[in-house]
Amino acid sequence: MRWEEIDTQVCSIARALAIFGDRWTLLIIRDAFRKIRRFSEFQASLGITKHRLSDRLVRLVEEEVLEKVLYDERRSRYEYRLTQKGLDLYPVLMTIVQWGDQWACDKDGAPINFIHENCGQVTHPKCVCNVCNEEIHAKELIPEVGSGIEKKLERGELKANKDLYKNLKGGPYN
Amino acid sequence: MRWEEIDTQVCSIARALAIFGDRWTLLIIRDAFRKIRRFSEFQASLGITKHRLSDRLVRLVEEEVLEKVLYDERRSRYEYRLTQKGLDLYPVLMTIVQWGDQWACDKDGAPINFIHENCGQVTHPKCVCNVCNEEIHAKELIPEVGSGIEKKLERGELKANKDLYKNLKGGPYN
DNA sequence: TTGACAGGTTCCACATTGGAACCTTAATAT
DNA sequence: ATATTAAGGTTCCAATGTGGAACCTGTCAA
Repeated sequence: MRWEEIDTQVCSIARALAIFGDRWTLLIIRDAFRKIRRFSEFQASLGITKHRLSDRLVRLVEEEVLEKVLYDERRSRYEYRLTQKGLDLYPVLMTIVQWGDQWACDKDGAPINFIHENCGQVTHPKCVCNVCNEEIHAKELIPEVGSGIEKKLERGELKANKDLYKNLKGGPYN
Repeated sequence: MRWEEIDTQVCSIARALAIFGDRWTLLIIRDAFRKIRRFSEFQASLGITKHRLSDRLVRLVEEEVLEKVLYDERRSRYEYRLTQKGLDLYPVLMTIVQWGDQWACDKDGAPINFIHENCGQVTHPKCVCNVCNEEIHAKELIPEVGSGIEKKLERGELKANKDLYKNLKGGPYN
């Protein structure tokens, strides 16, 4: 399978990675959260070539993760800003930061600390269940077929991997 | 800058992505969480070529995200299993699932639902502050220079982007 | 002895990337 | 009026990465 086809998988991870799962894209989004907005700022911050950057920005605008906002009418200059879809990637970036701080750090410690505006403390975000508010660790979630797979099974799609999808319960994903 | 050099950035996101930020790696890790463990199982599940898969598995073992475990002594066959470092990627995958369910889904809905063992309910994990337990949204975290940057500044490293690093407060990352 | 199976490696054509040079438009400096 | 600079690109080429197919190796089972 070629990379362009991975978003045909009935899997939210595969579909998400089809949008931001390549070499530079998530770093561009990181910079967007740092208030970097202009072509030349992205280029200076990332050290990416103009050509690559141009590509990636066009794709992120197409995917509606970024939007172009006019900031100089006479010269028709645009900034790139996060849309709601882009802003919603914040938890993804913050969980990556947490992991990187713990596992991909030199002995000097975390490069950056984050103060939570709400409580004023240095925070280490964690992942909790929205029902019982307990922290979620690996292997504590049991996957079951959701409507996204069920409806396709009913309509007779997904023949190829039918077993794989039906067999989810108590199996894969945990 | 070439991709191999990105982990020289003093940034946990860049360093983390240097490990799992390429095309197939995070999907391999996804499958490892689904209890996929053997070379041929990964290959069947992903549709990746053997050569690529071999590459990636070697690198993930080098990075200690996966470890090889002997399961057939006579034929010296090994399985690939998540280490603690790998298991700790669970929140990263789950936040990606959440985002994908919301923004990269067709009209059939989420492919998979997750039941939280602890409470028995379908869960939508969220990212909360470990101090005040409030949910964290974009722009609610204020970055400040951490020891990982501070110590390098004291030792006179980081000359190139000194301003960028010093200027964090109230600026970048939110 | 033949074949199958797991887990690879080798080879090649093709796609993606990084780096440098060039282009376009408007603004500014001389 | 002319030259220079800046932003935001595009074009080209060499080097690197990738997908597909074929091949290899060491069991095992019939």
